[in-house]
Amino acid sequence: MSEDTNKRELNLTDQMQIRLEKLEEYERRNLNPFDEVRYEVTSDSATIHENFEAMEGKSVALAGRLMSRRGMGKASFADLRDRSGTIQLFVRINNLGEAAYNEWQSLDIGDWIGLRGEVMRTQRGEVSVRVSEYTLLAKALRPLPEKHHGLRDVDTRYRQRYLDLIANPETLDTFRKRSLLIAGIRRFLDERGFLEVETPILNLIPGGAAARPFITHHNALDIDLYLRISPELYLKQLIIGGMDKVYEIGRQFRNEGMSVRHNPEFTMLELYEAFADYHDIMLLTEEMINAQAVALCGGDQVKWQGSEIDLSIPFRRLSMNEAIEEATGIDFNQIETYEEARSLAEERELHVEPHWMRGDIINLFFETYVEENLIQPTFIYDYPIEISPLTKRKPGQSDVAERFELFINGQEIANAYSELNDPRDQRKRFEAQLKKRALGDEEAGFMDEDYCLALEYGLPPTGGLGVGIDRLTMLLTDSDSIRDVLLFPTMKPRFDATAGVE
RNA sequence: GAUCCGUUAGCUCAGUCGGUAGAGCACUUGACUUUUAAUCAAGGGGUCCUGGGUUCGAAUCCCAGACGGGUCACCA
Repeated sequence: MSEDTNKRELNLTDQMQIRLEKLEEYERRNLNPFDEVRYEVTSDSATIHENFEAMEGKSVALAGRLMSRRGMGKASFADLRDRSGTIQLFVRINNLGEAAYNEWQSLDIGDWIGLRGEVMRTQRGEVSVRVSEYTLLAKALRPLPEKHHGLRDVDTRYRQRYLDLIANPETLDTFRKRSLLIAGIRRFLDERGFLEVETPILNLIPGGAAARPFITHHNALDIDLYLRISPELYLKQLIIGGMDKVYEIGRQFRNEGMSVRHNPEFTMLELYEAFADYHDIMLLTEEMINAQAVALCGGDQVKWQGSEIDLSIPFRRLSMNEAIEEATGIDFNQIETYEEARSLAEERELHVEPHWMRGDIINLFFETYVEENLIQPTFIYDYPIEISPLTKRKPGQSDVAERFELFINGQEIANAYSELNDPRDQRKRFEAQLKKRALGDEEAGFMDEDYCLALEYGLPPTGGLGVGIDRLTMLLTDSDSIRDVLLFPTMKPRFDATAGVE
């Protein structure tokens, strides 16, 4: 036994000490609960509640966690939590026998048990199971959080999510909804002929977005690799390869600040459809989001942090220039040069980065004066070409990209465009990104020769879409922090002198 | 990164002006054969986040740090 273990034993609380002694007593009698390997379950709490009339008097076998106990001497009650909900257990010395009943008294809240018994209703009308035999399946050595107030400590809720799930039913509900959302999106896309694919997370060149990447290292190849910031360039290569409609739901990694809306790893849906443009993708996007809201929230009117969000189709549509003009009175169609744009920004004391161009300043105006006010779902379309290096130019307007983003609650939820497919133009755009990088923009893109090569074989006209799944989950679960929709959000290490001793 | 707030029993939280560390739930012991926040009686349990400082005396005041949360900056 290591010193570490001894130290931890000295730190045992009284409650843990008592539970440990009970466990050791089981072991002495060759009844170690951790030797149990399976338990045959024939029903669950929800089934019994829903079908009580038919099941009354029938024998059932259940398994779950003991959540509370009410002892009455020679009879007692307990609540069992299983996969489907909670059911009351009624235990009497007459049914169990004296020895087994005394042993039952030594069970602790948090223990896992399997049991057989008869479905019944108590005098007070509570649907219950009269236990005739039971087996301890696992001992909980630590007590659970308090039953009325649940677990409030945010730090503990994030670091020990299992406690949050046990103690706070609304947390379980949020993650159930997240799971259903992702399943619903898959079904929606599969029904429309999309193929789900997987592309590399370890990238030689981090492409498809403007973001700082994580760097890692492959030992055998002795090369640095980047964790992907977007699957875009791979997915478009699959369109080139003839997979007309593809999507990927996966984790992306961006080495940037953390906030109530940003986690270093987050989940994105990206899809690409050949022979479609951004107008088609707009229709698909609103239909997909509307369908998920109806499925998860029972309708297209959704409450989020006190405001009513109207997700009925169609969503509002506004060009970026219209949106800026509406908010500021400035029509950037009339502002043709970088110098004019910059002086407009300076008049308003907005900070302009040295590597910025006219389009970056238009984007700055949008982000400063428009973005946070887009509470109801709004498609903002037609973006400056300089901040859209992978997007097709709008015919007849060489400085405008066929791109839209969807905003809800002032947050970007989706980003989409008609994909740039001219390999000559793409190469120029990459070169422009390299210039930005040289001027100090750490988020600017790299030249991707493999992608340029692929484009030279011909990418058909294609529409592409990215959707932030975490943010969409926040919207549909009324969560105000991304950490509340991530089972295990990124956290700093907790200081612990006994950790990492090995 | 800047700034504000928080950290006290297993959990949820009080803690006044700087003067012996508190409650509810949970736990232990006893009573109780239909309770459901069961009840009744008695009891045990503390690195007051960490390290310094001031003071006769610090959970409390001061400084530094850790972790968490909010806001701003960056970003999706």
